[in-house]
Amino acid sequence: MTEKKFHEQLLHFEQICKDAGLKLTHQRLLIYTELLKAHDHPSAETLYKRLEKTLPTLSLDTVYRTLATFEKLGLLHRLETVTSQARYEVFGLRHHHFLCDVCGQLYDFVWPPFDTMSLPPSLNEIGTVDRTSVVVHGTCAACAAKKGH
Amino acid sequence: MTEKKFHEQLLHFEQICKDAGLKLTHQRLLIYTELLKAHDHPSAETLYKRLEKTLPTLSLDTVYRTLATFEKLGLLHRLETVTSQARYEVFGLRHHHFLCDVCGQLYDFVWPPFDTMSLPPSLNEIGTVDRTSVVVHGTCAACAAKKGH
DNA sequence: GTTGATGCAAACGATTTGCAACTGC
DNA sequence: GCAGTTGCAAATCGTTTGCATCAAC
Repeated sequence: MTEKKFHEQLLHFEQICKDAGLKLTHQRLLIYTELLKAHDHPSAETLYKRLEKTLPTLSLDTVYRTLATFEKLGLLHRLETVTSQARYEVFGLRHHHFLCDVCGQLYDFVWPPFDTMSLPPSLNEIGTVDRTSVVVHGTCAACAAKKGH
Repeated sequence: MTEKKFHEQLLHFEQICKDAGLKLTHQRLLIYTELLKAHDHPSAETLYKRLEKTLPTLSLDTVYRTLATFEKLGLLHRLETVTSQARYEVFGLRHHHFLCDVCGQLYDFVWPPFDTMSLPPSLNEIGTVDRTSVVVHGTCAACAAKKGH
């Protein structure tokens, strides 16, 4: 992400908070900027460990609480995984996820043909759709290489 | 499922266990047959509550352990959800899931056009694919109706 | 100054584990 | 009889909550 784009996102964030009547705390800003920089779908705990270095008084519960707040604001997603820890990512380019069943690593991939597909009409009877996500399960190249040895 | 199909599945199950060197215990049989009958993606706890009536000495840990065993054998899937409890389903017709963000209810739907689609070539660099699943998020008709009041 | 946000510790719920008793083969 | 399986209880892990203090507005 360019420096300019980054700054734009931050301004957008501040506006969202103001509109929602939320205080712009040091912690929230820190967590949001870290998420903008992170490209590895960190878990709450991972985020906490990273930010601890910058702000030693930060607590893990605040990270959890802040992530929940951000999710309500529609700033990020909690990703569905089968592993125990939930992972988070801010909205960005439309993409999907490859989840390695061996190491749990999440990879992004784009799939424009899917994105332009229309959902089956049978869904109309079930309910209204907010978003769709594709999760591909398999073994990542790194784990396959390890197994090969 | 027809009575005949049901019986076939059971025989298949017994064969799988035998091949894997697993004992055919009362509990395993009970859990497997319940899963065959269940069409609502029960969680381990839900399953336990249902089976408790038939087999009062059954313990919840056995359900967890058995489900884990079955998953390793490739008899069932643990579904990815954002809710805390994992849900299980035995393999059957190829289908996808609609997850209501309000009540957490899971609905199945089929989407043949998706099933015949080829995955993006970029996935080849990431790893080898075992299976793909589509999760559609939204609000189910029942919850939408409730909100309307 | 007020109100909402944080940090701490304690609670919680889902899942896993160690171990002794038991049961299918 | 033996190895694998169960049931029980206790432990673990991720996440949430109550409450007093603190910081943003």
